[in-house]
Amino acid sequence: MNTNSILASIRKHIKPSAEESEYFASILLPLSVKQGEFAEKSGETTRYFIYVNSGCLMTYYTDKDGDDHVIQFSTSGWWTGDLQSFTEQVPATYSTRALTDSEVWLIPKMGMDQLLEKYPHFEKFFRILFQNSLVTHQKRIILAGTVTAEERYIRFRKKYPTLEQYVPLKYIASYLGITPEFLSKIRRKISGK
Amino acid sequence: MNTNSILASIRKHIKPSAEESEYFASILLPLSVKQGEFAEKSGETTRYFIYVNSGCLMTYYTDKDGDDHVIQFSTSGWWTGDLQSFTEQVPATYSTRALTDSEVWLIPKMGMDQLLEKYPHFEKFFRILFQNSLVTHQKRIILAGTVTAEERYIRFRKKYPTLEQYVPLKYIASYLGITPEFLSKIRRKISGK
DNA sequence: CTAAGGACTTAATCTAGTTCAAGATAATTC
DNA sequence: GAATTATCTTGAACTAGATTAAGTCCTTAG
Repeated sequence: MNTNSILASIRKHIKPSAEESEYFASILLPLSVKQGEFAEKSGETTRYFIYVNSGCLMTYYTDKDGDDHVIQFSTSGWWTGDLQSFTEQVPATYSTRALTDSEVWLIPKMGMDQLLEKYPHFEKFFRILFQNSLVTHQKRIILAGTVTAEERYIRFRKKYPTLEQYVPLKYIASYLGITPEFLSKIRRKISGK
Repeated sequence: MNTNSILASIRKHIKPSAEESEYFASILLPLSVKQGEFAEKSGETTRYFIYVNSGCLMTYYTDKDGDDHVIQFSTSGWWTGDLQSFTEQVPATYSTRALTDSEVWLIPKMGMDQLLEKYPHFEKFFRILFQNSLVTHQKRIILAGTVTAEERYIRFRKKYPTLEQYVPLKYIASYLGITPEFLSKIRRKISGK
């Protein structure tokens, strides 16, 4: 695994110097996560912020009844992890698990702090990253309250056309905020059209 | 209206120099918004990022049937506005309107760009602002899918105890993702307990 | 090859929350 | 201060989606 992808992702928003890029690369830890394995577990304090180099992971919340609620699927080029746990160093409420064999870069909490202190240029990158993510999250809140589950599923498929091929439907149902049974109904209805 | 509140809000996360503070204050525009008036309208391109100095505003989305969906209530100390419209300079999808007579500070888009270029120190402030907001939004998505409307209302009242006194219930219902009629039922049920 | 578990579907029943329609209360306006 | 308009409540009928339970189809392991 090389740093091409993650550095390219950064260069979309800022132009780091050679020195900055080199330092940034030096704090990264590579990790291979096999299908079904955890990149991070709820209850444990998150030590890393995660960049997905290849593969696919999901971040989810497990409620008191043991039911999982998917917050995000992260494919190549996405960042993920439990942001609150990472920044405040409190036990994580979310878990992140690989849906396919995946390769990720880890940014350790301490490395991140030192990076931002030494090269504040990266503040801009993360400002833009979080800002864009915030816009996406606002849209999702609106969507959940304005359109039906069927419509949400149709839009999901349009937005992530390949995901359905390797993500179990029950997790897609969870992401959409419905039960697998109801997703099944929707799929039958749509295919019969 | 003076800049004490907004500067204090910034000092919670960064320590700007006297020069930086002064420059920051110089780009701010004060605005008084009377109850019912708009700070910004959907369809128009947002020119300002908004800091609430006093009063209360709500940011909402109006769907194709003309129904409003409240995204956020913003009281003193909060930032608001249509972030996507502001950063990409595209027509806003959200509107922001005053629920009580309010005083806000406006940061013009151009002033913000120049501020961040001239004093990148502020990147850190907005990075933290967006990062925290992101955590809040993630929690809201989870909450919408895991607990009942009644539970959401109870938590809302606990989190914003004063809001109910001056925000019409129909907007609180919208924020909670339910109809005013159903909120009415919930309230009767709770008060009867 | 067979057993066992996970993923997906189907169908019946149920419920949280919506819709519609009518009244009751308050707030504004003239 | 009566009239108008908006907000809130109530109740009956309805529906999107949940729950429960059974059955099918795959994998994977022994």
